[in-house]
Amino acid sequence: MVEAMSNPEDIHPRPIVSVDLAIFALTQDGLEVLLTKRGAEPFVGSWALPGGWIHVDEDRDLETAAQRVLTDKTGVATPYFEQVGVFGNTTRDPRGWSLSVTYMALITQNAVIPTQGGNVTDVAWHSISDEATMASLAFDHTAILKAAVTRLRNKVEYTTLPVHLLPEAFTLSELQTVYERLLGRVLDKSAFRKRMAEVDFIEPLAGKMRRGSNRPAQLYQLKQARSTAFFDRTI
Amino acid sequence: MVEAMSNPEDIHPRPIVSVDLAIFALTQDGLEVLLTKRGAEPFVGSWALPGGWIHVDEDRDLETAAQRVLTDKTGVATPYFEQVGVFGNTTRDPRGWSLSVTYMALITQNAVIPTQGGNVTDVAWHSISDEATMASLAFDHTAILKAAVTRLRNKVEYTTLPVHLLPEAFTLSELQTVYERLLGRVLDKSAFRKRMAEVDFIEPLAGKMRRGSNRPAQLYQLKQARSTAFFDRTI
DNA sequence: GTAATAGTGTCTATCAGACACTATTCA
DNA sequence: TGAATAGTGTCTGATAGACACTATTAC
Repeated sequence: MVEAMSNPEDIHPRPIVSVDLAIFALTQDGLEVLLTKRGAEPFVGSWALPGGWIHVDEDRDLETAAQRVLTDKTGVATPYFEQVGVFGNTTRDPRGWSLSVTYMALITQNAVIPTQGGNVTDVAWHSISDEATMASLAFDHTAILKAAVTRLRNKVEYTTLPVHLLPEAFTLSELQTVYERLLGRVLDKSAFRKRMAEVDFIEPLAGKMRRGSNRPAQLYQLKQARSTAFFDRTI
Repeated sequence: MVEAMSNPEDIHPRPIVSVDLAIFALTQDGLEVLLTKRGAEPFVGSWALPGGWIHVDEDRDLETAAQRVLTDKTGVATPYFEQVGVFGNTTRDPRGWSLSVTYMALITQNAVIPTQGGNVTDVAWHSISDEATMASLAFDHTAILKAAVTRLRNKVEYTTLPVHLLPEAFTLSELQTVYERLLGRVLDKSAFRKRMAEVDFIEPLAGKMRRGSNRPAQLYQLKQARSTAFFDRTI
């Protein structure tokens, strides 16, 4: 059944393919996602995950396409990046059989300079607990975003992924706070530090300390950029 | 940047999209994958993951397309099914920018009736430890298959996924053997049964026993079809 | 000194892993 | 009876989680 013709597109019309991004950041108010307001049909005026077409002549691969969309929208170049999955059916886009390759990205919110452009009339952060907005996204982005949030929430339990929501240098207390915010429960300091030490993924920045009106705290950084370690137990 | 034109395909040529399958089964010789021998360019004569185009007019969604390919190739209708990911770049297919949506399926080998057809000259099971074949697959299927095997191997550690490699009715000893084969190490019977009891995913078939020249064993079945439970610790 | 947060030490109830034991069939 | 596999019980060393303690700064 594979490639029956030398010119397959004559026989099998190709689906529309877009790359969409769930860009997450953590603020005082909790987990937020970057959305764009659509300025063209379909779904004009609706909020949507930032996305774009694959530029066949320009993008080397899917990751490159996703990176391009991310940089266009946020000005950020190299955050944590992970494929969430593909969503495709005949009804999600009124223009025809379409397919969304979705990535999620984790960034430090203050590193972002949201930029408008193209057929987007607004770019803004939205709390993922903003039910009204989350339920009314364009296309099937409500379901896609839900899948991305679920993936993120699950990974918090057994990976070091949340570290990517912090800036390059951070303290262990700050890291613990990130986990607590995402999990919605407090963690024991001693146990948390033991768990982080087990998987050897961060290193102290010699001599660098976070100072305040109390004992200074050691600053840490990721050992290798973009690596994610797994705990052998849930946190 | 999204949907700049009402007729986007004029501006952005669409990539080729195929759905490919890594169909796994477990035999005496270990884990095997079903491959098809290509009967047309490109990669004529090479072994490849079974796959096909999306039939825009026929397939409701990606899952349907994958199911169609699976049924065409194996005659099997509803095994375990999971999306592995999308692989796309400009070089993997000499015909142009292409994209493979890959699923993995777990089945009982003796349930399969491999069927040829289309531009496929042979369909056969291959051991995933057959390095020579695994390294010489068509397109980037070597890398794709590797990703699927890694996913499967990882999931064995913390999920009930291996149950799908067994027929509908099975004993706990048979299930343990499946885990042992996939993990490549022996497991303690008592600990294994405790772990399986924790996550409540199988149920005894009242009165049904596997008989041999020894004490009969209770037969079990999955509680809900297609569900996968997660252990909170690795096995 | 106090307040505040960083960072470490200890103790205990729990439980995973190792292992042994009992159970039930066939021959 | 013995062989073979099913299925359960027990014991112990390791450790997760709870909690308390010490450390170091600003003021």
